[in-house]
Amino acid sequence: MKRRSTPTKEAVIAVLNASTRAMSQEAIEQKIEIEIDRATVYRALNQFCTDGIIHKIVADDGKQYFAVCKKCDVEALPDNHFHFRCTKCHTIECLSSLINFSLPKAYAVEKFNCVLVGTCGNCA
Amino acid sequence: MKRRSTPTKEAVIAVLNASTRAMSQEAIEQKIEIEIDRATVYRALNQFCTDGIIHKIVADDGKQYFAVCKKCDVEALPDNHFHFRCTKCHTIECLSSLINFSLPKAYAVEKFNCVLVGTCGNCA
DNA sequence: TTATTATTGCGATTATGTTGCAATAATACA
DNA sequence: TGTATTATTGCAACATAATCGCAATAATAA
Repeated sequence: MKRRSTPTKEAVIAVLNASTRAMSQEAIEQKIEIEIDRATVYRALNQFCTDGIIHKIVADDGKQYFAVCKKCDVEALPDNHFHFRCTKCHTIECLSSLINFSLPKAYAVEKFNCVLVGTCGNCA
Repeated sequence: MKRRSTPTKEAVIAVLNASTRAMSQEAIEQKIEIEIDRATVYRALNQFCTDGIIHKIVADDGKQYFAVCKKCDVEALPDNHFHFRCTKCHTIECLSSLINFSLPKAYAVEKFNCVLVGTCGNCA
C-alpha cells in the first residue's frame, strides 16, 4: 500500500522526533496541537512500525510506547537494546547498552522487548 | 493481612508448580479442575506476587504471565533473568541467563521485564 | 461452637487498542 | 487544471485484559 503524507502523520512523527523518550499514544496526543482521533494516531504509529521508522515497546504496565529508531540497526536485529521505565516521571527511555544473552540450542530470536524498571537520573 | 489457605489458591499454585513455563490467567484457569472465577484467580496471582512466591512478566502481547520463582534471587534483584516467548507454541519460558546491563549514573533498577521473542527449540 | 475477617463470585467498570464503514483528501495522470 | 483512484480519517462499536465494589461464604483463632 502506498503511503501518503498527511498532517496527522507529520504531527505524530514530529512529536516523536522531538522527544528523547518513548511515548504512549496518550502522551503523543497531548503534545500534538491539532485534534486527532485516537484510532488515527494508532494507525499512524502502527504504520511507522511496519515501515521500520519507529519501534514499539510494551512496558510492564501493559502499555505500548513508541520511539524513533535512532540507533536501531534494523538490518541486523531490530530494537536490540534495553529500555528504562522510570516509575517516578513515567517515561521510557532507550538505553544505549545492547542486549547480550545466551540461548538454548535451536532457539531463534526475532525481536526484543526488554525493559528495566526503576528511577532515572533526573528523579534520583 | 493474614493469609488463608483455600482450594483456589492451592489449585493455582499447584498448576504453576507443575509447569515449566510462565502461564497466563487464561491458561491457568484451563488447567484447573474446579471452576474458579477470573477475578479470584487474578487476586490469588497478585497475592502470590506480593508475597514473592511467583513473579509476573508482561509480554509484548500486552498480557500478564506468571511463573514460580525457582531460581529467582529475591534477596538480590527479583526476576533478574530473560524470558523467551515463542510465537509458535505461545508459551513463555524463564531462561537461565542473567541480565547484564550498564546504566547511566544515578539510575537505579528495581525490577526487570525482559522478553526475547522468537521460536523455541521445540518449534524450530 | 462462635466471632472475626480473609476470600469468593458476580456484575459492573476501566483501560488500552483495534476494526468497519462512510466521508474526506492526497496523489497521479489525462 | 480537472478528474479518477484510493489512502486516510473520524466516529462508533467492538474486543480483550484486568480490576473493583459488594454481599455472601468459609477459613482460622478463641
